Amino acid sequence: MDKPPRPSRKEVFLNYKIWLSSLTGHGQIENDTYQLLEIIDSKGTLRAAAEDAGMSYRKAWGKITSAEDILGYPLLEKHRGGKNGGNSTLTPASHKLLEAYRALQQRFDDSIEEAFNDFVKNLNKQSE
Amino acid sequence: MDKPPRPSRKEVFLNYKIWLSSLTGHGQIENDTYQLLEIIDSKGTLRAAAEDAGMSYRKAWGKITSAEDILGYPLLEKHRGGKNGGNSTLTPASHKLLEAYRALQQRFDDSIEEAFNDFVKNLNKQSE
DNA sequence: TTTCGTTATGTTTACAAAATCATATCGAAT
DNA sequence: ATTCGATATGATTTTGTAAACATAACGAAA
Repeated sequence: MDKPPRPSRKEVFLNYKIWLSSLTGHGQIENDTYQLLEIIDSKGTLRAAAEDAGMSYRKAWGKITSAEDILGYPLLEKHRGGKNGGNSTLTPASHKLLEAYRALQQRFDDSIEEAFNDFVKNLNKQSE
Repeated sequence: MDKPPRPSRKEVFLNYKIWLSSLTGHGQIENDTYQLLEIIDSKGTLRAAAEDAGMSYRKAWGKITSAEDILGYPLLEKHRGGKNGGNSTLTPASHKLLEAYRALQQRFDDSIEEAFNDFVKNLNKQSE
């Protein structure tokens, strides 16, 4: 026998976002900033990292300085001038931030998955 | 003896947000929508609920229809006309959604609090 | 059959956020 | 001293989102 027609349900997705902010709420440090830091770490310059990440230098620079403002300490040792124009390297605090963030993100991913499974189970319960 | 001066660290806050979306990504169902549903449930009309929630009727209506679009089924039984102008009541599916969401939120809050603490602990580790 | 308060929705305006543009500064190497 | 490529930053333009405005439709009750 055929199942009776049900209200057409669409597939839904559970999303999340985490970010750091200061008390003032001006600006936030989120995923793209951490990514940027990682690329700077491998490329050696903010400019190259910006291009690599598909954003303008202006934007990338803004993200870094904004993050530094929020935290109250520098994330990059910036050098300018010289034959190669300059370069940027991550500070120790920056490396530590990155590491801590990645661990946090992993845990979020895990608990989101669990929680969402239960959520869907709840929704479908006693519907059939 | 005085503590040596340290790089001035500001207090930072970790924020997060969860929401439901469809495959298309158009629109999202987040906390304020669930709140709205709860108020409708107690007030009886979308209009009264909107005012109570401090948003325009237009906005509240948009949130509800957007949520319905994402889910693919109605959240409200809307009646218009009549002496009292009309009213709205939650569908059974709507009640179930609310319940499931609240459970999700609770779970999430719990498991995330730990993660936050560990994050801060990581950041401060080996700094002194 | 008029009324009244609600649901329903297109249109326009205002504002905020983001992208783009323009330009200055720096300093090791040549 | 000049050059060159990166850092540094103000100013302008564009765009996208949210709020505000306006107006129609509905139907039970009087």
